[in-house]
Amino acid sequence: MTPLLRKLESVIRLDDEERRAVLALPHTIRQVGPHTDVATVGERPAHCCLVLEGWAHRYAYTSAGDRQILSFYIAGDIPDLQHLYLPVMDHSLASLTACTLAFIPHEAMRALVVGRPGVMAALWRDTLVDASVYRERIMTLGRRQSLGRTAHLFCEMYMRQCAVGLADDLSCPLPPTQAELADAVGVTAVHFNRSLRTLRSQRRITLQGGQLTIRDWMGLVAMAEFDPVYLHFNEDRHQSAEKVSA
Amino acid sequence: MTPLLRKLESVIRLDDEERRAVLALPHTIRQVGPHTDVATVGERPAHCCLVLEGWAHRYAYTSAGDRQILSFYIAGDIPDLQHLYLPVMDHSLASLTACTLAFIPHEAMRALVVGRPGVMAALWRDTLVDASVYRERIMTLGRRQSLGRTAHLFCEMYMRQCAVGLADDLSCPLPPTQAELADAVGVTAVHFNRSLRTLRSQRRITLQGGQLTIRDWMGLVAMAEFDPVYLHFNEDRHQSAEKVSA
DNA sequence: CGTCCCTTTGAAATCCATCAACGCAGGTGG
DNA sequence: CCACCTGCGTTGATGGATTTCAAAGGGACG
Repeated sequence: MTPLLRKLESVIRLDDEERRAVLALPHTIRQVGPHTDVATVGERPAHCCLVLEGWAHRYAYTSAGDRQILSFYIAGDIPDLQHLYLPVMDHSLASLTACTLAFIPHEAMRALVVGRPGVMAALWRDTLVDASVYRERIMTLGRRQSLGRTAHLFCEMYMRQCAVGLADDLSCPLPPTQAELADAVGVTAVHFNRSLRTLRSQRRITLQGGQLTIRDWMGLVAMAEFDPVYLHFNEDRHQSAEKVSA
Repeated sequence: MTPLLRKLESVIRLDDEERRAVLALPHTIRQVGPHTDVATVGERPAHCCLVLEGWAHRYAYTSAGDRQILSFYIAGDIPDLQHLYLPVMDHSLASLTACTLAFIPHEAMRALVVGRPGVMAALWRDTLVDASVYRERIMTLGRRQSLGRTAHLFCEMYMRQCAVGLADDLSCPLPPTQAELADAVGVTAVHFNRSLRTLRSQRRITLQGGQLTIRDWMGLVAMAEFDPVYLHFNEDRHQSAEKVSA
């Protein structure tokens, strides 16, 4: 549970008792292969899932068979924390790459927050940041076209990985296939590929072998109209975000 | 604070002490005219806002000057509850029609949830339903075209108003202008108007004078692929939702 | 060496945006 | 009372962005 502790403490300082309570959470660790469902739409999960390693994603299909990927999750994320108080899954959750996941019973989580305002605030806040990311995605899908959407996704996934130490200098893993990235930004795989081609020819990024390298951060930020405020990093982190964009 | 109490009790039964605490919340009531900003992007609000009457909305502009409306809020909604734990506004909040709003200091809200797991759960859950609505909007913007998006918005706003007793039999207020509805579903006002024309000619709805009337609920639900699960009504309400769709 | 998945490219069709214009109702001031 | 203005809704014509359909290349892996 150390990753969970790290996540919580990145937002709010916990006292010793709180720290002990988090570390004492019952949990089971599970390795899952790539593209394995963890919870599917309609289910009533009894556990929260914490990503320790690898990428996961939340998705749904329209009746016409088109997939929309609602979000990607990386190490440290708790993709289904919301189901602590929302009994039924409204979409499906699955691994993307091979993953190491920790499962914590809902009961234990609910007991953890009662009487511990600091832990409650940190967890509640986590679900609120999640919602903020969704709002930004709505902006992107509603009002930007393919090139801007693509650039925005790259900026976001780079910054999120920066924040948890998974990115090197202007380079980070990006394991989803083009078809998956396309389903996240709401275009076809064919058209996503064309946008990618444009970004490459403009020398803003390279993307190969699941590794994204940003060659022109300012240019990418500009064409995405990317403003990291919506990620709600805490003060320290926000400053480092500024530094990157400067 | 009776509307807030009603809202909370629609989700979770509160005991007498909790009920008294909610009713004792300090607050100020304010009337605002149509299209009046309540909080703008970048601000650090010190109050939560509860809509008592009228419509409000959350919006942002791209640098090109295109507006995206992220959500509409109706009586009983708490549009900025999230800022209890997310200090800075990531978008702007404004009235749409003339509104009656109640403002409750953040401090009082935070004090309310500490030691009252029932109230905390109800409020947290409210922010989670909000996020679920955002997810559904992402599905709609990413994978449905104009006609489906329009139908989906109509279904959603009708059901949400049903849930709080603001809708008559298959008819409800819909005060936003076509330009505002268009900015919510991510198309131009011109194109929204054309979709509307199609829906009217198919005899699925009528819309005039800010009043929406659904003439073919099943048809509208089908073309929107609307499934109210994402609204996470509680059991009783969910059943009434089923009844409507039957 | 072949197969499968992923990526890439081309051409045609469709959806939607853009530009332009008009009608209509309500309000306002002369 | 009427002329004028403004905001909102509506329609037509054109161009651009994206989808769809189709096909081919490349790399990993059995």
